[in-house]
Amino acid sequence: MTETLKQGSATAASRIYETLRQDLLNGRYRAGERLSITLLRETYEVGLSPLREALNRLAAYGLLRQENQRGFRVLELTREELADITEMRRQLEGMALELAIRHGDEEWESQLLAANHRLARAGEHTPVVEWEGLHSRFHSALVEPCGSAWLLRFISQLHDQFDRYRRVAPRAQELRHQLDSQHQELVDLALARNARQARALIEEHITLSSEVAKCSCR
Amino acid sequence: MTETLKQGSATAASRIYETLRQDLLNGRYRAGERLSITLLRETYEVGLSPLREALNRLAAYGLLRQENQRGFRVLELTREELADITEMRRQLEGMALELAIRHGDEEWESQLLAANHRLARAGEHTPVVEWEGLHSRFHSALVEPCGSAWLLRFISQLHDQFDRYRRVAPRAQELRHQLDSQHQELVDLALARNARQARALIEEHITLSSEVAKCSCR
DNA sequence: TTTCTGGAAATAATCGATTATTTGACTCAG
DNA sequence: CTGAGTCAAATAATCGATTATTTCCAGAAA
Repeated sequence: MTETLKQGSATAASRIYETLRQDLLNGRYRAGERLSITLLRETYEVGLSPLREALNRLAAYGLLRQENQRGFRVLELTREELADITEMRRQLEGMALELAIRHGDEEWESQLLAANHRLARAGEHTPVVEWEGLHSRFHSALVEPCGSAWLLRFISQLHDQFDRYRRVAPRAQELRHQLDSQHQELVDLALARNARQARALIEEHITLSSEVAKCSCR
Repeated sequence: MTETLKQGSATAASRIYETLRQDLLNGRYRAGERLSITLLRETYEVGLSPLREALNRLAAYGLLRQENQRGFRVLELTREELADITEMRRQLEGMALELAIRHGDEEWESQLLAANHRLARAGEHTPVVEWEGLHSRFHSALVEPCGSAWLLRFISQLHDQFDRYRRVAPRAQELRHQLDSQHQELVDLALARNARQARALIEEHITLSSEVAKCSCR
């Protein structure tokens, strides 16, 4: 009776999908590496069918490349693709932020302040994985009320792509601090409903993050 | 020996994925309908594993909705989502067309002229499925050299979404003709490298298509 | 009548075994 | 040596059967 506390009850395929996604974002597997299905089976102690279903989803999502009869590979990390992802993030998140500032209500303002506070409180001794979660949620909260489900979907997808680069890059303290202070400025501009400047700042923020991430390319 | 004439040799999962994708775009299944796996198996005469893999891909791509333990459903057709898709197409294809006009070379001009010619030649008695192919290829050709793989990916995805609405809508001859003539104008503006006007026209073109598609919503 | 409850039928998810394809080492002719 | 051809091992893809979950309906209780 206490078994299905988890809402909905996730399938094995969904669980392994989420685990694999996180592991891919965290750079557990080398760029370009071929993922051996047999090996993955043993590593995650999961059956063949749910594993293959998860891999198929990840490939459709763009975190893996599927070659017929030759299994699945981790995507490469290239300067060209990082530039593409960065520019797309600039455009789409800039657009979304402007819309969010136009449509966001008081509830949004509260959520945004809360997300920023939690992120700012997380200091040196916070586990990286936890910080990453707070960071993701902050950026989600920022654009959340833009009014377009597809825009949010694309932004999340690009965030995942971007994180593959960012998370394996060495942590540059100097830039790290600058990026952190930009989070605060973004909140201020958002609450002031200054769409123009907010858009300019988030574009700068993304470009700066991209500089940090660049060294992870081959 | 003459077996594998097909390039690369597609897997069963890839084949059924493509077939199902087309059938979904063509409205073979009702909006919101629950897809019975057992029934699909019989319909397409395919094994369970490749079928499930294809369904997982389609769900990740956004053409199906997956509910844990409750299988797969066709997405609904709603005015709100059509509006969202339309606005996203306007923004992204507008952006891509400007970039394509800036970067496209002579080869692009040729391809574009060819695609437009083939589309224009297709008349009343051309099979619908063939016309749809030419139409897709025309719009692809238009934005192809924009320089961003992710932008092209999102545009294709939105095209598929949009087609679910457009293809099940009744064929309005009046608007149909107007849309056709816009294809020619788009080519003219592209070849003249008139980015501003071309962008304006493609946005108008998308809005007009959306008007045609609106009556397919519940 | 309406609302539970139990359980059978339907169906989604998973497993174990089998088949098909690729990979890589080895052979041998040139 | 070199390169084409061959075969065995590795592994990806698929199948058939089993397990787990949901759905639906009959019957009991309120």
